[in-house]
Amino acid sequence: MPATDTAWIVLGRSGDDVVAVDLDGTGAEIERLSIPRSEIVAWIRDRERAAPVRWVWHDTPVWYDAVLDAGATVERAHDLRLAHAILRDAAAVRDDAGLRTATAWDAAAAAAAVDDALFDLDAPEASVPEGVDEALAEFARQRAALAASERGGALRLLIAAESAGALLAAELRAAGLPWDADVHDGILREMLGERGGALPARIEERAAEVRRILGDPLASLDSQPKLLRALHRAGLLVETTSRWELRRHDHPVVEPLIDYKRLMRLYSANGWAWLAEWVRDGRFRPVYVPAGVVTGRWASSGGGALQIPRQLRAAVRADPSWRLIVADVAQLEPRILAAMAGDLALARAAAGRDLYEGIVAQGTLGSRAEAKVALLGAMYGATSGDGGRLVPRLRRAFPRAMALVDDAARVGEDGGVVSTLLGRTSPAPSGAWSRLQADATDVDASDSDASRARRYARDRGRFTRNFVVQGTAAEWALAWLADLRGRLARLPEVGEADAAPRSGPAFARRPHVAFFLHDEIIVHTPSVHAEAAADAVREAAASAGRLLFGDFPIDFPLDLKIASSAEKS
DNA sequence: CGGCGCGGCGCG
DNA sequence: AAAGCGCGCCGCGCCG
Repeated sequence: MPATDTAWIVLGRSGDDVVAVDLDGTGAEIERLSIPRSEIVAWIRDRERAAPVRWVWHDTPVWYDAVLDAGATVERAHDLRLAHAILRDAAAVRDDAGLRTATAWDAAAAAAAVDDALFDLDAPEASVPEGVDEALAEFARQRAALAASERGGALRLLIAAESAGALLAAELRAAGLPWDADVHDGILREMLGERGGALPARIEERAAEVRRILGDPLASLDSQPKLLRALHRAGLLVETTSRWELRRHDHPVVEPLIDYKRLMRLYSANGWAWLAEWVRDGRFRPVYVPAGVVTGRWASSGGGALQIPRQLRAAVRADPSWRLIVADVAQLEPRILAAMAGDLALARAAAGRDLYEGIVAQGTLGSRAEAKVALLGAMYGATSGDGGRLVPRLRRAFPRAMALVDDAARVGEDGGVVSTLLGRTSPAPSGAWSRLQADATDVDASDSDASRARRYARDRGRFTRNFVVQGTAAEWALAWLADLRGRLARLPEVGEADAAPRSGPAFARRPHVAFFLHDEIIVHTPSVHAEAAADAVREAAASAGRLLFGDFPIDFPLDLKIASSAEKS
């Protein structure tokens, strides 16, 4: 009978078996069990069912995918690899515990290595250690580092949220995003025309039109250098072939060429080949990579999960007798900035639904469009254009918020590191960057050395300026997801008649998150629970705001709809 | 032939 | 051709 005071169970391999070590809240070992690998999934399921604990493992998908396949879920985890990456870089961690010298834990995602190893035998990627003794040692180092840190509380929160995100990323893949291949096919046919020749009919037509106008029946439209030369021969003296530059010219080839590029992009990135490769049994199952971005945002690998064009949103369709909750946060990053900086004036502008209109209402800027480019310019470090021109107005109106991003930029330019609200820290500058800066101060440095160094310094300043905001926004989003996961899991299951079996056994009968993209989520839910699920989405957003910012007066209003399709209205 | 950098463009 | 952050994927064209 397991001890009731188990706080964590550390899992790891030992020979052919798995060893599970119960630890109490102080980290002391309570008991140790050896379990054959063939029984580990059932064992995890039974332990979780008896009393949820926090599962400590080297890499979430390696352990959790099999649990999900078996129809079970777990509530909480501690992902050693993700936690290591946070603590290794954290400015608030002193390395008394030897965390930074445990370099085996710096390896790339083990799950990716598992996938690749099947096909790529000569290049097995390094993976983090799987053994139980290594897991116990790393977990001890991490707890010691947290205990010694003055920001241990915030970092614990961040690691818990990051680990919950890792659970969710695995769950998103297991559940899949409901995707109607017929709707997708219909959109492709309508936009691209019938498939027949080498390219769909509409693309062929547009290409022919471009070549006719250029007077060049063999012009290559897909090779940038060749297209550029063809445009020059036809008298269109552009420097690039980008849509942005083309649009500024008044030439008959511009409209059909831009249209050709638009259609070709849809065809090559999300056409029938994508559909055949990525949509199976009515589900799109992308690979999410939690913390794949240095700021803590998620990345994706394969399927372009984070780049699905809005044109295809209509293909995201709920199963029969199910609904989608589609929700995104209005102006997440400026709200995050206001709250982090404790800027009451910006918070006041954010009090309505539309922060940009709030800035206009305060008289700071003249139009919503101006307010938007100015604020984006402040967060991205614009120096010219409308953004750069308008940022000084914001500095006068919102000095605290602007000081926060300006300070972050200055620290970055000087080669320092910056941290998010919960303590995720930006990477240190590369050796090459530091050498460049050092060389530029030499007495014999040339003007061009100096100006190049300044340019690189500014580049890094824009990165750290944005890091604090983007990274803290990612923390808010993780908190939102983690809280929502818990709330949805407590909603009742539906009967067999209303199940959505393609979602996989763990999710076929209850509301679950089906998509996540920085500040937006889609929940797939039985219709009978749609209102309750929508409430959970809203309550989780409010809860995330309180968790990060306490009672600071900022809210995170959602654009939320309950519908059969994810199409933007 | 595969690997890689680049231009271009989709997303936030 | 972005100005102004963070990504992934495509096709091309060069390289070894």
